[in-house]
Amino acid sequence: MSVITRFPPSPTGFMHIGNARTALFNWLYARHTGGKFLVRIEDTDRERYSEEAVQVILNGLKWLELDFDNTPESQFANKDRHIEVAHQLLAEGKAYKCYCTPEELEQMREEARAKGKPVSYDKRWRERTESEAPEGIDPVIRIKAPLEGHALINDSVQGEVKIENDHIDDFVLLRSDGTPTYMLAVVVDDHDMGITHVMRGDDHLNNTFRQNVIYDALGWEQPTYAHLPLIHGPDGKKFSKRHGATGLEEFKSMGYLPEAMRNYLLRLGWSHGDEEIIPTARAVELFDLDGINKAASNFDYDKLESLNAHYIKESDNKRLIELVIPFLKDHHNIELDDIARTRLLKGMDGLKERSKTLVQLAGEAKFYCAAPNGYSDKALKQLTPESVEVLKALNSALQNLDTFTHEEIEQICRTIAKEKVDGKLGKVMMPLRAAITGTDQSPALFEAIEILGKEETHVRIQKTVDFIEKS
RNA sequence: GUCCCGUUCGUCUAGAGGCCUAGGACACCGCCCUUUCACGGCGGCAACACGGGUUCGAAUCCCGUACGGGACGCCA
Repeated sequence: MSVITRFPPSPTGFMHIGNARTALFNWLYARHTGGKFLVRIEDTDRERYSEEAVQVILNGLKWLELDFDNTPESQFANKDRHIEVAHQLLAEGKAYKCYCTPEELEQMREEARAKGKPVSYDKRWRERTESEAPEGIDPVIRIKAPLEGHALINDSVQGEVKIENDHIDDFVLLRSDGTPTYMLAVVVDDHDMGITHVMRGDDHLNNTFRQNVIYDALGWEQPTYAHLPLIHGPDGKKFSKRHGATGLEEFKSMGYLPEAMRNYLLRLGWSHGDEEIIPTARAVELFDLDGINKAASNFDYDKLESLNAHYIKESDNKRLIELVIPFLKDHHNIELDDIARTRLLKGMDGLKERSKTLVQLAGEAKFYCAAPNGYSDKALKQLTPESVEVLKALNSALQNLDTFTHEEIEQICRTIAKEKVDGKLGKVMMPLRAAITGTDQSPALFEAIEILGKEETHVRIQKTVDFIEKS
């Protein structure tokens, strides 16, 4: 039987990083086995539903480059089918009507808590008859969970998990307004879609016992389960806003590459020996359920960054330019023109060695796009009165070059260092760097200056000389 | 409170009873390279939660304790 996995997000308006990993694992397993990966939008909560929220999820998958094999299904659209199944169970005596009010249930829970008993519905309407029904209350339909014995799940990740049946409550199938609950909908949809493997966060492990009650009542075969450990924040607590980014969209805007994200997320909870760099093709080849860890893991931005640096280095220069454009605009208000694009293409080899994120890359790249509009504090320290002499000498020597190559530029710098500052090359390079980039850091300067060209170099040095002499 | 799950360097992890003096990666520290910052190269620091068993032998199997996480909705 061919594998069919699924990703069932609820449209909450953003895609949590843990959700992204769940999607990745489901996708990988489907691709590894040559099966299918389906998407189903869990949109039964109509109050929260919005078309944009659905789009956020789909955009997230698109950015991560996880393609799916169906047109995303709407759970809400299957409502009638869910209701039909609930009524079938009712007719077969496997479910019943419960006339408890929300207040009554709340009270029940409080009392149970106070007595130290399990906090769950006490099944008080399970054996009562229709004739006892109070006036004016619309009942919910609850399933009859088994009263005795125990239930087992053979989870592909968690192993064998056992629970006493009397800990499974008679949970609600249909609400009093007649709409299906998640618990019912998910089982019916998974069955109807032919899902063979349910891979999800292990916060659902308890729900699995309840869902299996439905499978059993219907005589349906249970899927294979794989409950993935959760991702925690760097401090081991629930991963939330205060840890920084939690939504996929935010990671994108922090300048992470989708392939780095995939590699990182994969290794968070899954491993294959000592392999760390696992590009997606390799992941598809290797991914299996056995390699999934049981323990929750803590998110580590440093490791993500190091992976990101790796994938930036591996990236094609033209692609990087396209990727960095929005960051140049957003962070530096730079629109890339043709001249800058050409320089960037030439300089990208030197640039991409140095950046861990696209945000950093934009910061490193901007001097190719526009003259610095000021000097950093550390650059300022280089712009001493005596450096004016160096810069002036450089400017005229550079102007006299016929061919403007980095070898010749280097020659000039070394000569001037000998003549003016005791052969200390740094004393030439640092002011020059400040003039060219406005900072005290840059890629290899001779190459950078060659790329910038004679004209632009002249303008920047002159501007800096004027600046020092004025101040 | 009840039930379920988990626990190897700071972090992600390797580890399937002897290959373990516990391996790799990130981070950190040091050295080298060097026109700066990075990159790169080399080296270093650093962990089997605790207590009992089982066994000739336990990071690995069993039990308990501690700690962490999850679930207990007419949310999904």
